[in-house]
Amino acid sequence: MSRNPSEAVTRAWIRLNRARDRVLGAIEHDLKAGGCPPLAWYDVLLELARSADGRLRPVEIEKVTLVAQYNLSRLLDRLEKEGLVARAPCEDDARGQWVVITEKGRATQARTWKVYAKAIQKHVGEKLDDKSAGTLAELLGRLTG
Amino acid sequence: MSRNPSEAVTRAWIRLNRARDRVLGAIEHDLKAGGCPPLAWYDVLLELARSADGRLRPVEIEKVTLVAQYNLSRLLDRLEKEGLVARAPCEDDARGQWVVITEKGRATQARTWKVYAKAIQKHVGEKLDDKSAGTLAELLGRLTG
DNA sequence: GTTCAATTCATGCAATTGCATGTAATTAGA
DNA sequence: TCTAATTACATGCAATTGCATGAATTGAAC
Repeated sequence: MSRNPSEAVTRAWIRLNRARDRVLGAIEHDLKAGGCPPLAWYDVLLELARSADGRLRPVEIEKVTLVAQYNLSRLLDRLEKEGLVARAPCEDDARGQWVVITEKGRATQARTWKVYAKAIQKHVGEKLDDKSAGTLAELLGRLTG
Repeated sequence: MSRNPSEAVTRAWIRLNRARDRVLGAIEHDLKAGGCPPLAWYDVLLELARSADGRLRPVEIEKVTLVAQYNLSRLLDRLEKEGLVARAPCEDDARGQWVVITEKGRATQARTWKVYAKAIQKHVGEKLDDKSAGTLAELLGRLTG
């Protein structure tokens, strides 16, 4: 028989939702205003850009981005359609495939980061000093661990 | 010319997203397993249940829940269809309407809370003591303020 | 008291998501 | 090694969301 959550725990959860919704909304707004693709696109491009050979298996992208398999499949369709990634056959495993970032994809990632970075600073950095941000990150880390 | 965000700030933002996604996913999963409606339904029912006369204007619900107007309009359609709320004309303002919670709506809210509370405790409370939860809530509060 | 802007809510349509399922290939087990 | 379970990815379909816009009031300026 599990206990009910304390008032403090409940409030933390409520605020986690609120904060995320508000900040994400503001950041997505800034991205759109800057002519950038949505964050979900950026997340995939970033993972690809910093991978060893600029390529990853969909199943690897899934794990880091937390996008559901069926959503990722179609997200990759869109990225491919825009020429930001290409799909290539996977030698090791014929079930799988490589998702390769293109030059255009790298350029988009880099350009988006400029806008994204400013937005993060504006909506998070200006409201928390580094020490507080560190504490926040540590506490949030305990939730995912 | 705005600065770039610090490493600490960026990490806090990344973890805010991750933590929220993971915890929300886990909680929604538990709600579904318990035969409860999704959180968006619960949020509306809760606001109605604790309002003065068990009724609110859609525009008021919008402000507290952060649901977009066009989404709320259709969310209310679904709640109404399930008999959890009813719509009534608004005397003061002929443009508006009252959204009134029904008995079934109150019962659903109460039943959902039992499952929801356990899920919050499991996915948040068991990972943070009250002091940490308080700190977390305070830090998150700075982001929305 | 007219007129024009702002507010409240609804809705058509396209895009995205969730769910269930399908296909193909790999791995594990008897 | 043959079979069954698992893994990787795609897709049809229904539900939800985002966006643009519409319709009806209300409020404000003059």
